[in-house]
Amino acid sequence: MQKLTLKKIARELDVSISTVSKSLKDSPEISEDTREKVKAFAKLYNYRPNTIALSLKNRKTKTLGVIIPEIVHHFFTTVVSGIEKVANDKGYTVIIGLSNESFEKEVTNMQKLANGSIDGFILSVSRETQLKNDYHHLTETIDHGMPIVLFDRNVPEIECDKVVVDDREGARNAVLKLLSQGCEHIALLTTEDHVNVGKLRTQGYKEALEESTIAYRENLVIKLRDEFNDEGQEDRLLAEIELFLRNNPGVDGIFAVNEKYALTAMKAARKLGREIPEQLKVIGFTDGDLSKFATPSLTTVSQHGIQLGQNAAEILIKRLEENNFDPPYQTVVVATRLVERESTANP
Amino acid sequence: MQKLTLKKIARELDVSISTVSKSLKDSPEISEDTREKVKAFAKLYNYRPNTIALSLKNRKTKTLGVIIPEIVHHFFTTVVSGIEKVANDKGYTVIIGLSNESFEKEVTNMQKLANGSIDGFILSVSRETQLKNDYHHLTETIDHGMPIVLFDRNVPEIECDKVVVDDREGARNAVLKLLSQGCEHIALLTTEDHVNVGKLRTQGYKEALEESTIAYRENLVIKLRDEFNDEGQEDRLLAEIELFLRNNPGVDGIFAVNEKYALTAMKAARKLGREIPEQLKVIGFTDGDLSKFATPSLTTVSQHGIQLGQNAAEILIKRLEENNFDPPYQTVVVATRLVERESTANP
DNA sequence: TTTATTTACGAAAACGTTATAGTGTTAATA
DNA sequence: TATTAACACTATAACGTTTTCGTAAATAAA
Repeated sequence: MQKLTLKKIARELDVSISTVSKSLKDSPEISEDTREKVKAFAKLYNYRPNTIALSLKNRKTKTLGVIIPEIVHHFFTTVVSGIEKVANDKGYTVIIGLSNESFEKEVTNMQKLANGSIDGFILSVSRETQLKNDYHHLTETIDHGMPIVLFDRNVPEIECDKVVVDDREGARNAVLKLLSQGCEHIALLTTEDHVNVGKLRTQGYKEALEESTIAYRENLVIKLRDEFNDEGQEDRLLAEIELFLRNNPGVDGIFAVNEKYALTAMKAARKLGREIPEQLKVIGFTDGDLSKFATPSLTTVSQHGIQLGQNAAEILIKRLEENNFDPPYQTVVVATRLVERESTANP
Repeated sequence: MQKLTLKKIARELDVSISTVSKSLKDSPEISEDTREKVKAFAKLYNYRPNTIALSLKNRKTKTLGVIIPEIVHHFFTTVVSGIEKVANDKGYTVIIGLSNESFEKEVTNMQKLANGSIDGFILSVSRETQLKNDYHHLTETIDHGMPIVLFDRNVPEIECDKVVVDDREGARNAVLKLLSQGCEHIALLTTEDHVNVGKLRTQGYKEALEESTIAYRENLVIKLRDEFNDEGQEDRLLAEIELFLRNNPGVDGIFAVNEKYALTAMKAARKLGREIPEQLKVIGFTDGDLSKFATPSLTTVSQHGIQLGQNAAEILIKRLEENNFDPPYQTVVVATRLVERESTANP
C-alpha cells in the first residue's frame, strides 16, 4: 500500500539493504540467485527509487527551474514547451515559477528553488526587475555555483549563458518589408524604454529607415505605457492608438513590437475607416494564434520560441553534465523569420 | 561560496549541529547568547535550509505536480496560473508536466513525479488517455496514498476530487442565447465523441433545443476530427467547415466547442460572403484573447480557468494538510459565464 | 553536605539512497 | 597443511535536516 523502499524489500527477503541496492543495479558482487529474487520482488511490487533521497545523496536533482514573467502568454509557453521537450528527453524535470512581472516574486521564487530543489535556472527577467535594474539575485545565484541561462530579455551586465531573439534584425526586416511594399510613413508601436527587447526593436526600426530614403521621425514612434498591458486596459490601449492614428492620417505602415499592439492598431484603423492592407500595412512581433486568426491575418516576425527554449535547455544541461560552471559563457542569437500574411499584401 | 549547511555553521562556531538547528528555531533550550550568535552568523552568510533534506526528513515536499495536455493553450495556462497563485500563497511549489495529449507521456511523467518529488497531483487527462479509456495510472497513484485532483476533463469512473466546468450548462446557455437572438438553424461544431467535454457540450446543445420549438437535427452537428487540431492543419479544418456551410446555406447560428473552431467558422463564413452577425451568429467556448481580438469580436462561454485552478489547488492542499486521503471526495462544478460580443449582436 | 533540579548543550537516530570498506565462508594455490 | 584468493554478502558512512534522549555542570532545595 505505502511506498516500497529498499529497507522494506530487505526486511521482506531477509537480506541487507546493500544487497537489495546492489541487486537492483545488477552488481556482480551479488549471486545471480539473490539478484534475480530481489529483482523479481521489486518488479512485482513496482519498486521505484525515491527521487528525493537520490537528490540528497547525489547533490543534484535533475530538475531545471524555469522562471517566466507570465504564463498566459503565447511566446513564453512556446519557450517552456521547447525547454520541456529537451529536458524530458535528457531525463530532467521542469519546475516553473511565475514572477508575474514582479521583482519581489522573481526573487522569492528563485530563493525558494535555489535551496536544493533544482540544478540550474532558465529565466527571463520580469519587467519590474528591468525597471529597477537590480540583479543581485542573479549574481548571487551564479556566485553560489548555480548556473543560469537567461532568455529573451537580455541583461547585458549579467555574465552568464544567454539565448536571445535577434530583435534588432527581426525589426529591421519587418520595416524593410513595409518599405519595400511602398510604405513611406511608418509608425512604430513600442514599449517603454526600460524594456530591453523594445529598445532593440526600436533600433532595428531606425536601422531600416537609415538604409532607405525615408527619414526617422520621432513623432511616429509611440511608446505605450506598461500598464496598458494589464487585464481590462484594452480600451485605454485602443484609445491611445486611435488618437495617434487620428493625429497622423498620413501613416501608411505600422510596425508593432507585439501581437496585441498590432491587433489593437488594426482595430483602431478599422474604426477610422482605413483599409488594411490597402491604405495601411501592419506587421507585429510574435507569431501566435492571434496573428493567424486575425482579419486580415497579420504579418509577423516569428520568434521561434520552441527553438529558443530548446537551445536554453541544451546549454544548461550541457553545463550541468560537464560540471563546468565557469566562463566562457555563450550567447546564442536565434534568428527570426518574417511570416507574411494579408496585412502587408499589395493589391 | 558553496552552499552553507548546518554542519558548516557548527564547525565554524564550534558548537554542535543540534545547537545550530535549535538556535535557528529559537528553541528555549539554547542560551540567548548562543542563539543570537548563531542567528547572526546564519543571517550574515544567508543560510537557507536545504529543501531536499527537509523533504526527505518530513516525507513531504510541499510541491504539487500539475499534468496538463498542452501548455501553448490559453485555457490550461489560466488554470495553471490559478493553481500557482494559491500554491504560492500557501508555501507550495508547482512542478509542471506536459502530456502533449499522449497517454504514454502522461504515464511516465506521473511515475517520475510520484516517487517522492511531489505530495499530490492536479491533472487533466490527455486526449489519448480518454480514447484508450485506460486509467490504471490514476487508480494506482490514488491507491498508493497520493491524492489527485482531476480538472476540466472529467473521468467519471475514477473516484477522487474533481473540479470541472459546467460544460453542459454553458453550452445550453450559449444555444439559448442564439435562439433568443432569432436563430433557427443552429449548427454545432464539436469534437469526436471520446472527448468528455465535447460530449457534455453537445448535450447542452440538445437540451437548449429541446426547450425550444426547434428540432434537433443530426446533420447540423459536425464532429471535427482530432487531427485537425494539429499544428499546420488549419487549412483542412477550414475546408471542412467551409464545405459544411456551403452544403447548409440555411445555417444562421453556430455554436463551437472552442475558440479555434469558432474563429475558423467565421473565416469560412466570410469566404462565403455571409455577414456576421447579420446572417450568421457565432458563439465559441473559452474566453481567450482570440475571441476578444477577433473581427467581429466573438461571443464566448467563459470557463473561468483561474477560478478552476484555484479551486483545484485549494482542495488538494486542504487534503494534504489535513492528512486526509480518503473519501468522501468532492466535485466542484465551476459555473460558466456568457460573454456577449459582436458576433451575436442584433442590429 | 547530599540530593534534586534546572540549564545548556551534544549524541544519535531517522528519512531512502549509494558506495566503500569490511567479513566470514569456501575454493584454489604453494 | 598453511596461505591466499575468490565469493557473497553485510555494516557503515554520507547527503542535510529535525527531534528525542542523554548528560555534564551549575544551581537550588533538603
